[in-house]
Amino acid sequence: MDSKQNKADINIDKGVQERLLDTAEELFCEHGYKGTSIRDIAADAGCNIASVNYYFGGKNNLYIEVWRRHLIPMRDARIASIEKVMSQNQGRIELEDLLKSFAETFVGSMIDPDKASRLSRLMAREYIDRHLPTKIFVDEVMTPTMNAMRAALMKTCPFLDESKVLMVIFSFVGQLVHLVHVRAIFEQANDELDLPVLDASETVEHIVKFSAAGIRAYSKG
Amino acid sequence: MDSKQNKADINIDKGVQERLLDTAEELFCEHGYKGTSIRDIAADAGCNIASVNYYFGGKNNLYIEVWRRHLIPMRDARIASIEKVMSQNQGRIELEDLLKSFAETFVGSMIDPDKASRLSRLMAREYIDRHLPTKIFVDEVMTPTMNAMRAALMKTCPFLDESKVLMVIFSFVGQLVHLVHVRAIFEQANDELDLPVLDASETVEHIVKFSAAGIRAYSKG
DNA sequence: GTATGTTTTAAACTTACGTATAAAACGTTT
DNA sequence: AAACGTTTTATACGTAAGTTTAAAACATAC
Repeated sequence: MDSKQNKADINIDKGVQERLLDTAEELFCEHGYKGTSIRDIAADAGCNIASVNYYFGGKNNLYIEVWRRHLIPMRDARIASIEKVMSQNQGRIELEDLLKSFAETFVGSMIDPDKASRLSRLMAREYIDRHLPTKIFVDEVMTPTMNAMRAALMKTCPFLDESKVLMVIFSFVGQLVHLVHVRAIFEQANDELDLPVLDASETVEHIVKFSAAGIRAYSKG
Repeated sequence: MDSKQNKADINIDKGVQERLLDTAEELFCEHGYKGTSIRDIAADAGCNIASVNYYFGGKNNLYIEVWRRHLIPMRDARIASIEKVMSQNQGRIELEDLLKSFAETFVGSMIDPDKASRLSRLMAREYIDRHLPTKIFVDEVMTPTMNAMRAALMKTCPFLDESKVLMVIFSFVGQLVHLVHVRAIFEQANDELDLPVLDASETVEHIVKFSAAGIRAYSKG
């Protein structure tokens, strides 16, 4: 047992299952489901190919497990960030505060490229190339988040009728998802061609301002 | 030669190259690059597997060619739609007109599910799983479109300073791309679970209104 | 109609992948 | 230390993919 480590950042102390989950998460985010092989995962996790089948019973189950590990926390974090804003200043909530809080939770601490950034990309991928049961994705993430956000928005902006709330959330979330996408492109291409830097926190601030104005456009007529 | 046709909608009159391009475009849009095999394409196009290599020299080149065929027209259509609005009403351009024109060109005639719808999805995919040289994508599509839109916006909204124009376009395009994504999800999942219908033209109208307000938020301070 | 260049075909090749298996190594309990 | 359950390993299997090849089919010109 010579404890060779292909990748330096794999913590050997963690159990094999957790190492597999960590590595799989990283590779799935980076290269997508089809772009990541079990052999790649095993190699980077420093364990045998068969381990994936031994512990998870297949590639697809591993993928689902990677999600399960973060689906609930991610959803809860978003809902919590909404409710935290709603609870303060009893009743008198600034729209910008609500938006900003949600935005920052959504893109995670995308400013420094850590786990939360990857998760956003993983989720953005799932929008197009779904390998998770659609029901899980919609029921466990999209719907609960939408509902929490909808309730908060209707309380904050009484002038919004129900049909418009969904549209407004759509626009807001769309910008956030797009931010994740574009950042990924620029990040990947920053050495082969020079692009204007897209500062994350500055962009979040813009999205909040932009969206607040967009929402208030429905206040009159 | 019994001229069997796996798919009914392949026009046998067209040459093999064009049939391959048409079929490949359809399959790439639907299942992505990795999700589409040369064998699938050849079967649906009604020709031999080797034809792809014979005419295009490989799967990747075929993919690039699928893009090339529409990259320039797509870009030109977008720029033309901008300039068309800019040329009418000499100088007095309504912001909403500019946005609406661009939006409708961007999502194509996504309302009826024809070719333009597929192209939007293909482009949306490319944002996440890139198989086109990034340089081509950025230089031939993103940059020229940005430039045309930026010039038009600065003319229409003199209060916008240059750094904010990019942000504003980012928000606008982000919503449009998101619309394509979400539509794709709903379309794919409409039989296994019931989701609120997202009407395309209605959403475009909303995006225009929402964005116009967001842009005007920068007019004062 | 023979010759020549082009296109189409069927088959093989190579590689990569997900999975399965059986033996070896390990750890714990007795 | 022996027995047992668990984990790890090396290897093999089947399949699917992209690519290549060489012969056949075709078309055109002479």
